[in-house]
Amino acid sequence: MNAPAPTRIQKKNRAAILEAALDVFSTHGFRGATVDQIAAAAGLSKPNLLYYFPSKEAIHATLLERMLDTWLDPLRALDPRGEPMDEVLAYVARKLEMSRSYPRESRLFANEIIHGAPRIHQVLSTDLKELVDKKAALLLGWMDQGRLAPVDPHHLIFSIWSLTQHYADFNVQVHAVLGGPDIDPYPEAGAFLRTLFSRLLQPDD
Amino acid sequence: MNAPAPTRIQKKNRAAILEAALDVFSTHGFRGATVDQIAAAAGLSKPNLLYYFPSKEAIHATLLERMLDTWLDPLRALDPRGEPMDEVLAYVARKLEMSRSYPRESRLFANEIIHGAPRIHQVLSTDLKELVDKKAALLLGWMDQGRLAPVDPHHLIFSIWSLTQHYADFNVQVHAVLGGPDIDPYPEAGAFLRTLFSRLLQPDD
DNA sequence: GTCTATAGCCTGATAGAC
DNA sequence: GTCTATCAGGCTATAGAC
Repeated sequence: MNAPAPTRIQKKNRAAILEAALDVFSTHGFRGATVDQIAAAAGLSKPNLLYYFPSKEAIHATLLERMLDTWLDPLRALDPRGEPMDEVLAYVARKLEMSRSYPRESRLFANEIIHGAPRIHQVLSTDLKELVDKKAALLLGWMDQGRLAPVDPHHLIFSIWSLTQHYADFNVQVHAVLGGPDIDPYPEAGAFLRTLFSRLLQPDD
Repeated sequence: MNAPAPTRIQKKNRAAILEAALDVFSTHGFRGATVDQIAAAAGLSKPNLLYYFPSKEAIHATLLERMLDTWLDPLRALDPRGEPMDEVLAYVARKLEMSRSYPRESRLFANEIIHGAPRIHQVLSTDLKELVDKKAALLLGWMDQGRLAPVDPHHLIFSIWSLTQHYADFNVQVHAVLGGPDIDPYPEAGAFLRTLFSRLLQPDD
């Protein structure tokens, strides 16, 4: 009595819906998005879309859930056996690359968190906290060994998140200030962030 | 034939509405907020609220406009005659203090910008850009004189915005990770940011 | 100036033909 | 599986009594 395996068409339509929904939710927020918009962007009628997902809420939940794991992978990859400075700079680079490649996902999360994280608060205070605490302990160990300059490790992680995601979440402002939609801020952003974290974490000696 | 001067009651009600609207808009976004919510929070009936403002849109516009100036004051205060490092660190401190004291205003802007800044895009690419360019030139001058270590001045300004506003905009996540609503992240955040920008901008010699 | 009542629109979701 | 038609609820805004 298993659910029937999805056909190719079902897979394709579900994928198209999620892709369209990511677009719409990330730019208008949950409440600002309409099912009509998502359906149109996915090339389906509204009732047809609701044949694939039971509700607007369900689409949103699927997106959040599916992305959350991917979103934390760069932090998970921080390797205790690596060279500390290289590890941190690689983490920053991965996170910035995610902002560049997946700005819609970044904005989806930003929206959710700014509005009080009603749907993922639980995960933040359990899974995310656990992961961050573990990696903060690793960073602190490196600092105690004199392999990184000492700073508060939790705030160090916050700073990496905020500095990298800024280029996705506030991308409109970045382009407005830098002078137009054609400018690519990422090369300079990457150089700036490498400098910033090198100088911040370089041990004295 | 001037408009009559507002009575005390009118002033008080308008202020109450704006205060309530800031609360509701900043946590639910424009679309997520309802006039009913705002009216209830302001202690008025819905039609009565719409006697003071012609529309929901008008309340939102008033808030954005009124806040924008205040929001940029800390950057305007960056003083060419001051000591460079002191000036930058003071700017960071002022900006962090604004996140602490006015988190709702910060989230209001964050919402607007994440959603593509439909109502303030013009201001961003004219007034804001002009101000940032001017202050970036000032910073660059200090770097050329060897009074600050060289970095891209525009990205330096972005980094100050993102690092300080993070504690207001993503405050739910910060508290979830640090372990509860009772924790005050600002003292450690302030110390962390002073360290960060000192090490980033301290000239070599 | 403030209320009750309601118009009128939009939106999420369902019914039912094909 | 996909459509047209439509319902029910919630929303902004207005009308009109007081």
